Amino acid sequence: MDSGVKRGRPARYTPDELLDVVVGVFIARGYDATTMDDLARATGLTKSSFYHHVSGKEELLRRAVARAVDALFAVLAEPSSSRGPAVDRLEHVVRRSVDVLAAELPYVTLLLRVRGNTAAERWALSRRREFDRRLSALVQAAIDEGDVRADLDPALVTRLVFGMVNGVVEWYRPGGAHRATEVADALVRLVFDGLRSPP
Amino acid sequence: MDSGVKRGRPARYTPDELLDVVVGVFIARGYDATTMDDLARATGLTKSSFYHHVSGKEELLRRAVARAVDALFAVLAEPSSSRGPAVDRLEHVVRRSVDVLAAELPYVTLLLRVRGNTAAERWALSRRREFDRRLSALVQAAIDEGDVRADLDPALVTRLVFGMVNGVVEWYRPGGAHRATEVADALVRLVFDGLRSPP
DNA sequence: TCCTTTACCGAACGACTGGTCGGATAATCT
DNA sequence: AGATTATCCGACCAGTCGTTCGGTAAAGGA
Repeated sequence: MDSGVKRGRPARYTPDELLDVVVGVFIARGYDATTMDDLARATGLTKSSFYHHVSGKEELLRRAVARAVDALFAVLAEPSSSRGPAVDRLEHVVRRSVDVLAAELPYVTLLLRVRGNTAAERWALSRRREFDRRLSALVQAAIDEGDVRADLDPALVTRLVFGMVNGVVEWYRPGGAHRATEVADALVRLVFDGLRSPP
Repeated sequence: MDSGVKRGRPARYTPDELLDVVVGVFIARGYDATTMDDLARATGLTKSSFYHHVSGKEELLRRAVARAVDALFAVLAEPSSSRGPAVDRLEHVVRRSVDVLAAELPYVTLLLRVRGNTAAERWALSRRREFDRRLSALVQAAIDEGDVRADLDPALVTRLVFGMVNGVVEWYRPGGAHRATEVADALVRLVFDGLRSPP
């Protein structure tokens, strides 16, 4: 048990603070292009000090993508994601996905960039596929209930809609031109009602 | 002048064939994680033979992203992109962008992944920004002409719509479940008319 | 104060990286 | 056949990578 007493020399970073810095560098330079020395210098530590806190480069990636995956699955676990008409549940998941994406921007950004080179990345990819499956089922249910047009392939619609959602990481910046709720709002309206002017 | 006469030992690859192989590896492994030896082995050549054909890693990236950029700008140069109502021009650009994306899948995929680490990547990013500006102007014109709803920020709409378009590279595969025109069709209908069932 | 615990650092390691070079090889042209 | 020319390759290099290790610095507990 951790009794809460602090012993020894105090650390400059908590594990989470360290991860914040690391993920920032991963995003800026790209995971593969990022050197352990880049990470160490970004924290103000030397490479060897840095290794005192982490077991290696891949552990950092694993922790980062796990945080993003957890945040996204938490959306599916919310009550509004499983109660009520499917079309409302779908809207809720879309809107909340944008929220999570904005709140956990660097982590989700990293998640969306993994390509399966390492074990951590392959695990992340399999979780993303599971997430997609859940979404696809939601779209299908909304079609079955007659609230979403049936003339479009549900699998295709799922990919297109969540392609739009995921694309938000490419340009959304906290403190930028748009707030997260504005983005979520515009996206939901666009997806459900389309671009065309009402006649 | 190249008079067309072939002298000396014939090459195993034309420059374009070589680029095809290279881009495939770039996509699979990621640009930074790809080693010159990976590329050489993928072509069946040794590293030193490979260097006979190319000046280095970055030249390959430059040629690849240039091809994608050219293909996308060619869409804007088509007559239907500059004639008629803005909403029709917008639809044409969206539809044709999907076509180009499917036809030049690996090249556009690579383009969409560059992060500005090298000079070639920064050039690509600036071209993408120019492309976005042109699209944004198109959306604005469609709003001004009253064919696109005015209650959404045009800049936001542009990013969302082309986020959806760009997201297609993540899952579209030639010979897969959907043809490129199906995808383009579904995307255009989704974007302009929305997901909701007509009452 | 001394002891324990934790954070930190300098220096080095083996493996691998992008890139080079001199020469061998296989075609075409005369 | 012999000269010419582009293609291909084995061996190598200097630099960088992720990682390790022995030791020092700084804190709390006794």
